[in-house]
Amino acid sequence: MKINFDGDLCLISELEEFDPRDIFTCGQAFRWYEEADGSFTFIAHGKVANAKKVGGEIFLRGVDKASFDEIFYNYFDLSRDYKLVMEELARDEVMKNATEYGKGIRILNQDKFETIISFIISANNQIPRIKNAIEKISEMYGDYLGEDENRKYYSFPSAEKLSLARPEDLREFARVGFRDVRIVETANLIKDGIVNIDEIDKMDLEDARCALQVLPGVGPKVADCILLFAFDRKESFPVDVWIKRVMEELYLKEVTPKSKIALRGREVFGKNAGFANQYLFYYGRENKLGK
DNA sequence: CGCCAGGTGCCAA
DNA sequence: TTGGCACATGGC
Repeated sequence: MKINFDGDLCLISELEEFDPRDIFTCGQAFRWYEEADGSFTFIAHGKVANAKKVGGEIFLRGVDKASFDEIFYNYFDLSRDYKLVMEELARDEVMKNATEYGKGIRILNQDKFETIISFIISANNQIPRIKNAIEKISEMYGDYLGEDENRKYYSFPSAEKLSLARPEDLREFARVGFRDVRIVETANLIKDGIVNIDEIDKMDLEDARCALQVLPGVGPKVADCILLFAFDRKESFPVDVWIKRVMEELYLKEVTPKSKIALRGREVFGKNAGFANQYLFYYGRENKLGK
């Protein structure tokens, strides 16, 4: 991997395992827009940037050396060797196909509070609608970050800000439905330190899952997503309808309850369970496996 | 119209 | 512990 800077343009080359399309459309993040030129504009940790891969080169606009060092190096998980992860996973035919299909995926290290709220909204919902709800919440309660010819950009609000939101407003304008009260109550519990994010960082996986499930709207699946996408717990294995379908069809060969699938996932893939999960989710959903 | 979508909360066996 | 049902919302 080679990295060069030219003002607010960051150019990364010799890194095969990085494709903005795979990274953003694989389901882990919601705050991104695919542009007409095939690039992806995204908002992360209070910054707006744009990623595009041309030939073998990755162009990151809006990323200067300071913000790269402070935010984006970690956000894109650039310290990790994804070639090695894929090699370790591709021991069987299924994972060989799944990693080949999603070879440009990296698991992002996202904002913790934003990820908690995002996945509370994801419950029994659809991805485009989840994106819209999060965008609207940012517009209503976040800070203005700037604009371009396409749209205006806002940061995701802090727990303090969101704790002051009215559930009726979340329902009426952000269309979050029955998740309205869960969102505000969760914001309050975090704001008041009843659920302490810094403490969760220090816990082992099982304790962390339990601690997160204190939050209303956070069950086993949402807790695992939060841990995987924002707490750097790459060994967690969220089980949603898609992973359930894929695991049943490709590995288990029989209908299996979700709780058992989560255990099997971590058993089979070990420390790489989270990566396996994301490759399988992307592969299964894009190819409509089991549907 | 009824069914379903990256589930969770609640209540009964 | 496990199994059922309701829960907003909107597209098909």
